[in-house]
Amino acid sequence: MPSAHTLAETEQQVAERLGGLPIDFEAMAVISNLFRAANATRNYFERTVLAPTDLSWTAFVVLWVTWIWEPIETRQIAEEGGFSKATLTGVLGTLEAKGYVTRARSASDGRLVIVSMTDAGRELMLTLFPTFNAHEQQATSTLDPERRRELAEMLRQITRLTER
Amino acid sequence: MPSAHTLAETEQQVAERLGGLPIDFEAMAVISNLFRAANATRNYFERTVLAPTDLSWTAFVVLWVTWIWEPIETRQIAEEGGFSKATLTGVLGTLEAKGYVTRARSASDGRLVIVSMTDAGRELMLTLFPTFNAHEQQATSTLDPERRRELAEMLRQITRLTER
DNA sequence: GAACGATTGTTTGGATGCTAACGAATCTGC
DNA sequence: GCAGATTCGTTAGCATCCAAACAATCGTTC
Repeated sequence: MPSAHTLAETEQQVAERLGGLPIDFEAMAVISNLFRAANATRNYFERTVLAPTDLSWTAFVVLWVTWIWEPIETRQIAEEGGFSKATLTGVLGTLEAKGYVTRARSASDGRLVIVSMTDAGRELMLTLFPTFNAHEQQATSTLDPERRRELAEMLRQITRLTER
Repeated sequence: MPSAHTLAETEQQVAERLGGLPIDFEAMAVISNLFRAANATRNYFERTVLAPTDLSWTAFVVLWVTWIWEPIETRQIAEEGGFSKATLTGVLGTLEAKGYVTRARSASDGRLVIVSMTDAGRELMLTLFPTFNAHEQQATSTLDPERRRELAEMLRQITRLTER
């Protein structure tokens, strides 16, 4: 996560500290910039798109997944969104209290909880998502469509290699 | 952050929900995969490299930045690592208690705190970082060095566009 | 059809990280 | 010189998220 120093300076320092041990600097740069980009992007969306709303980042992701796939089981939301079941329980509670989603027990399997959007929730996403996408476009505006596809594919490969 | 469904399925659903509004799907795929890759990678490092140690993710980053640039001012650590000053105060406290770093007031400016590594801290990083880098290599192993450079550069561009 | 294991959502307790307010030290303009 | 503004690290309060334990439900096996 270097920021104040240049890449070359950091590499120089690392090499010095390790006294000649071989280091893969390209791999180091990828991982370090991966986290920097993800953090910067999340902060960017939080202050541009989410700040005017009453949604946290996680709440927005839950809402987005639900909006696309409703009616949807909670376990699927957790998997698609990439957070734990425990986290989801809390977020769904606040989203339900705010009137954006509803919970209902499955008729065929009493363990499952099915989540659906309310009209208010759909209305919110209908205005929120185009804004969100416009900022996604802004965040990747230095890359042409072909480069964007390449970038998405390379990120997908990293996910595949690191997911358990 | 889709995962259980294919990209095409997700795009199909989004288009349906929006009823014809134009969406930049390439940008959407980039951002969504950016977060998925970052989360998967962080989890990967936490369970492979960090689990055997007594370090949290943030603690490791702080230790890494300090190791490279010591003696270093706390405000620089916060900036390089990308977290708040308040977070750093707590992490530095635990790292100091564990004997990996030391804090000292600056002689020339009484407001500043200077952080240095202890021998134990240096010893730890000398064994930990090569392991860390080996896993960085593993996480990017499907990309040749030239593609890794391209990937790092594209991520850097996103960071530049989204940082305030 | 009864008992056992597996699966699901929730609760609990703890860890983490941030914003805002604060005290101490330094800098600036006069 | 010195009063006010600025900068620094710390503290306090709050929100978020997770792993582990738990209760309810389902599937299976005998």
